[in-house]
Amino acid sequence: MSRTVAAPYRVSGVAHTPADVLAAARGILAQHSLADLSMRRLATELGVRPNALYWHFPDKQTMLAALADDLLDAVQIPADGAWDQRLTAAATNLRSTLLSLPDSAEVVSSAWASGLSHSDLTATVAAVASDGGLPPPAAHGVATAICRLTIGLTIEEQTRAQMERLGVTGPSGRDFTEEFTQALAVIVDGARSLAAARR
Amino acid sequence: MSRTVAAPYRVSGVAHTPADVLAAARGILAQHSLADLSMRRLATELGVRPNALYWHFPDKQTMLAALADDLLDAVQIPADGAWDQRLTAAATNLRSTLLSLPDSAEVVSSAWASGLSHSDLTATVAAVASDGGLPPPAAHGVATAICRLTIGLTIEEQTRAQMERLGVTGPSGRDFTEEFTQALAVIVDGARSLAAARR
DNA sequence: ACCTGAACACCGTTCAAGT
DNA sequence: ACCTGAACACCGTTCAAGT
Repeated sequence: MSRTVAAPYRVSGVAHTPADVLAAARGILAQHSLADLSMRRLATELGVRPNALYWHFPDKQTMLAALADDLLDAVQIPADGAWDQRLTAAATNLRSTLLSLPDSAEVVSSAWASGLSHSDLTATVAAVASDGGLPPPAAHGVATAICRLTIGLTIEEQTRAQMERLGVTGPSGRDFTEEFTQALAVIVDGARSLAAARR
Repeated sequence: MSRTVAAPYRVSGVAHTPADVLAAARGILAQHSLADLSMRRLATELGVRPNALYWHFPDKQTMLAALADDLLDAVQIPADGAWDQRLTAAATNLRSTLLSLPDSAEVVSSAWASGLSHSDLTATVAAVASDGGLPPPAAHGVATAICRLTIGLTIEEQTRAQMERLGVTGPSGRDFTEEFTQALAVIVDGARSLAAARR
């Protein structure tokens, strides 16, 4: 005779984990937008009541910060090569990671602002700048400029993309890739010029 | 005999204007926070029903964009002096304008992202960079880097300030002024190095 | 450990109607 | 021109209770 374990309270399937919740949140961003990412909708997507989510995360803000950290942990920061090229590559990788998930730049921005993010991306980028011989404050300045530029410009790009998706606005006529490339080049040039002055 | 004009529908006072609404919105930001700036609360502050606001603005987003434009129009962009010092001054003025009203950096960021802002601050800053002899794409890159840095870092600073105001978090230990100064110096150095290469 | 039921205190926005 | 009344379709979050 086989023993039957006590059936879970939920009708079908296994219990959820925080990772399940984050995966469902990604799904909503991918197929809809940040505006559609409510706790209630997220719960529906998981086949669960809204308040069940509060078992996994204390509040929505914390859940979004965890999502942001997931995203940022996936950004590749090259370990070898010339330091200035590694800086450019880090920024480019951050941007393309963000562009792969709609509205994710906004999520990262909020997470950084709230202080609930545990990602140390800025410090990692600052370490690359340090390899160029920049003193700590300047290296941190470079990292700050690069990260904020990338996040800020990508927020605009993704927001426009959403608006065009909804047909509320026509194409912006802006070349975001060009804007990003130019602005990034200015910052990296600044870093090089500071490094040269140190020699 | 004095003629009495037909009494307005509202009990006391004169009718409101869009400017009145924006002033009340500023008041809520100044004394509370962006989280408290709901259309319903704004209406209450004006002694009016929530839906009355939709006479003055089509929606909340548009109202916030108008508020952002008001703020940005007040930013002084110096017209004479060395171009690199004018760049630094423009960024510093933008930051101090934002810091004078809690959560205003977030408001500006959203307004830019939504495309509802009519401010041409980035173009104005780009014009200063052009005075340094930079070609248009590079000048625009400089302006983008400066504006996004300033907005992004000020969002973090103001969000931390709110959290400390609410006692939900202790002091961050970060020196935002120092971070801003260093990152700005990197960008302006980059601009100078690009200008020098043009000669 | 993980979830439901039920409720609280809110939102933004629309539409017809009032003066 | 500027506002009210009344309603619609939502939010995030809490708490006790279920299994």
